[in-house]
Amino acid sequence: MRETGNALAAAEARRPYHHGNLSHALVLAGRRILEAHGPAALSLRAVAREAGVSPAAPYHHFKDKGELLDAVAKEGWHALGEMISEARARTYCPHETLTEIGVAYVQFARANPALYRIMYDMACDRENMPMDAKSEDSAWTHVAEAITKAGRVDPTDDRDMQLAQIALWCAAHGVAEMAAFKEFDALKADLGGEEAFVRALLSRIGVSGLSRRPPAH
Amino acid sequence: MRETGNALAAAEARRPYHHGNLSHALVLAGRRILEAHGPAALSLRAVAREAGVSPAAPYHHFKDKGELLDAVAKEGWHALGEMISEARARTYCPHETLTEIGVAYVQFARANPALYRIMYDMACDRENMPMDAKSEDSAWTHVAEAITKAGRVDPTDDRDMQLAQIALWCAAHGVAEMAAFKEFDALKADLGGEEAFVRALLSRIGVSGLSRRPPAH
DNA sequence: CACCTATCTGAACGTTGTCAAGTTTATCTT
DNA sequence: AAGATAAACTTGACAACGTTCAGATAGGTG
Repeated sequence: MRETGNALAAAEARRPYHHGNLSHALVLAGRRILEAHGPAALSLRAVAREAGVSPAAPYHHFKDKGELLDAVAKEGWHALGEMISEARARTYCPHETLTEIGVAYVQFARANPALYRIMYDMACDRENMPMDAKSEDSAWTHVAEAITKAGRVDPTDDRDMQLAQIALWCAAHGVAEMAAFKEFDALKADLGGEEAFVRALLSRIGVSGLSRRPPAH
Repeated sequence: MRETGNALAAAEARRPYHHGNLSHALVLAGRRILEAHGPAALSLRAVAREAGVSPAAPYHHFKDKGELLDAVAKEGWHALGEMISEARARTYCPHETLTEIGVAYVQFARANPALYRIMYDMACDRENMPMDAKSEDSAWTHVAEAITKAGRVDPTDDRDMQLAQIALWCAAHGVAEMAAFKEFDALKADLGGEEAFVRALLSRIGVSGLSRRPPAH
């Protein structure tokens, strides 16, 4: 029963007793299960099975199932951060940058729906922000920078900047989750595909202008 | 073991063998558990226990645990619809109407976080829209009406109207879930409470102007 | 070498979703 | 009113889950 010749698990399969780097292997196994069988199949035991290890083994690396999922989620946020970093690097006009960051965010969420769900669930339960705001290369920092470059936000007004950042995040998150509804398939097709749908929504929300102060109204 | 003198369940406790209206009682029990102990505690067995019946009883009314949760979620969407309906009734300026609908949406989600989570999870998995678009008094219809009254959307252009509706929904959903992050507690306090935070975000996203066509940019 | 500690296994407990078979009640027919 | 049929509910069972704990195994240090 130890000879799980699983092709996907081949990379970290041959191990005698001590694994070497089980905690990382478990995170990878978790992602694999998530992609292949969805969030419902992501049990502690399944992850251990996929990693070729007994159900109790993970407890030497994670206090909880929750802590394991946290690690999976953290990896996800990191990957999303890289995606956003690339998107930012591709564009120079600040107007476009915000939109492209939004598109990248949504595309990641749509490409890995189960992972994104876990990422969000974990982020809600904890109190530390998913995207590390301290790291220089974090997505959060990129967004702040893009907003500043887009003008209309006083970079010395922290509160205003934070609101602009959060507003952008709201929009991206909202669009990402709406895009998951099958209900809108017809509309997507009508617009020429999902990316067009996403862009239409982001544009309508006015992502490129989110840094603008709202009118006194 | 049948004499569950649970105070919460008192309303539908005294029943000999046939319950009378178990399916509804189960939905109520589900909501009660959700409010009292969060989504993690919402097991089929716990719901049955709370309703004072055996673990197998629900299967005569729902095919699945999923179908039971679906029913709980449906009730939630209905309650949210009423909330929105009231919010719309309170305001007359179309500009304000959209904002107030958004605020009502977010407030509902924040007041019943566990329920809202279930509502959304269920909506993602199924393909029918949570808010019944056909019903005359549905939230969806109210939003469409408010958007039309706010102008800037050609009411004969279905595609445009749908995008505006979805964009508004994106914003409300995004703000509702962002407001759940403890991370922003300081900012909320700084702004004078959560409602102010929510309004600031909705305003920054420009909810009142969401019906506007995006500039050619 | 022996020891120590980190790592992994095996077996177990309580809980969950689900089902098949049996029991109780309501309703319908005659 | 009596008996038949169907609906509602219970009991008992199963596999899978999260978690724990005593024991087996291996790598590193003296």
